[in-house]
Amino acid sequence: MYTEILKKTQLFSGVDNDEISAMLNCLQAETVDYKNGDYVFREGDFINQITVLVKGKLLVQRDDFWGNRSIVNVINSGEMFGEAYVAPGSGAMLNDVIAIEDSTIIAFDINRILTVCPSACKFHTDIIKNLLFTIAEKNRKLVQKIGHMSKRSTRAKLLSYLSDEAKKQNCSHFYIPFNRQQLADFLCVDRSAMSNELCKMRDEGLIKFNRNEFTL
Amino acid sequence: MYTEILKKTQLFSGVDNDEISAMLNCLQAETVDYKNGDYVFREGDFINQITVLVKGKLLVQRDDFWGNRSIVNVINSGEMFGEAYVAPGSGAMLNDVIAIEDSTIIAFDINRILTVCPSACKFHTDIIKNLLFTIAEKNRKLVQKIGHMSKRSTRAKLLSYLSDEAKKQNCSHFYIPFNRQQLADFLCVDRSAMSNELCKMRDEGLIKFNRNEFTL
DNA sequence: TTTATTTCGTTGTAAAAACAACAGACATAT
DNA sequence: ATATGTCTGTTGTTTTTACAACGAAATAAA
Repeated sequence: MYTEILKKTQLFSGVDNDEISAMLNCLQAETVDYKNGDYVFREGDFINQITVLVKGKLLVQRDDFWGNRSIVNVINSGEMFGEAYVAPGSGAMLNDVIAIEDSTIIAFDINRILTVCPSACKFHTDIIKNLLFTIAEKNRKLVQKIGHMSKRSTRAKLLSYLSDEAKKQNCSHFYIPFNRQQLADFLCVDRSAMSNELCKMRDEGLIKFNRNEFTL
Repeated sequence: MYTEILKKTQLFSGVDNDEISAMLNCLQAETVDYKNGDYVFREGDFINQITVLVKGKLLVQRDDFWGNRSIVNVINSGEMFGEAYVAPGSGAMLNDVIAIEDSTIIAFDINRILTVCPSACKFHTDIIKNLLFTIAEKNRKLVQKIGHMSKRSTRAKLLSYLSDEAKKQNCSHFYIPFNRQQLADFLCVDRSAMSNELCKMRDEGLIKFNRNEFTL
């Protein structure tokens, strides 16, 4: 049914079409539909599933102790979620997950995934690898982001980020995948203040840039 | 040799002493000693191992494009590291890891861990589970931390954190595991400014606290 | 082409944070 | 008991940021 979409996800990368259908069975995957506005998870839920969104769009949001709501994340078709809560000691989910379009998910019991079945589907260990790699990759990006965000001033945040990009692309001349507003959101600073700081750095001869093209 | 220490790590939790020795063999674990000041990893290294520190202390540090050094993390005995780089597409390591005491590590090839051996050690799948859970757990904590740090003002960061703790402990009266300096470091703000903000919030009747004891 | 729309830089002002410096409370060691 | 060190709160000053508002340039749409 959704094998074409699953095939393109990181979790099933490298797995044949035929195998996917077979595995959905083996893993006792559960397909669930949600109407726009439905809750997929509620804060306080205990989950032991990882989930792939195969249709629609979800919002991860969070209300604090005083009821102030904030948007944590948007999940698009093909993306996996819930993977951070697979560990037994994770405790209850701290966010609400809400469908903001008519959506469909496929949920996998984490224990089924981690326990290689007796019939031992050919690609089962690949799935485990994919899962681990996906989480590890996300982890690495989070650590880098924290590295930038932890800097006190906007300038230091920018230098941290730009330095990283230059090193990653191994060249002092490089392109960033953000426009100004996106970069500001990523670094959690005000756009105009950031733009201002960028221009100051340019005037001081520290960097050069044009749109998303930078030279250190 | 180091089975007692390994036994206490998250990676080997639930595995018997005897089994650990057997597995070190099966996994072809490699034990390496470092003198104080030695490099364990260098920026630019490509690694495909996860590593447990069994003796000593390591520093994760990073130089930016202009040579400014910053300390990313401290690794203590029993802790695992390198796990974020296990995915094939992770690219080169972006940090230096340096021994700041005489240290000993045990390194495991990630492919050996993820490929269940023919002789199928009894606890091999447990290790995989432990590995996944450890990374997932770290992931969850990073996401939460970013949630707090992403708030613009010190007050908002504090409220985000305190609200989380209250929800986690399911009680508006709770203790935090930090002193003021540690909390400030965690939220990446200035200690005195934070202390000041806490007191303002107290004076406004928003919160009560005494040392690390808080009431919302 | 002309008209929207988005993106980016710029400015001034008000608010907030960093920083430095110090004093009181508390605990620990001598 | 005294001294030492750590932790916390407090204050004033300086620096930085957020915010709002606007115009120019670039892009997309009509």
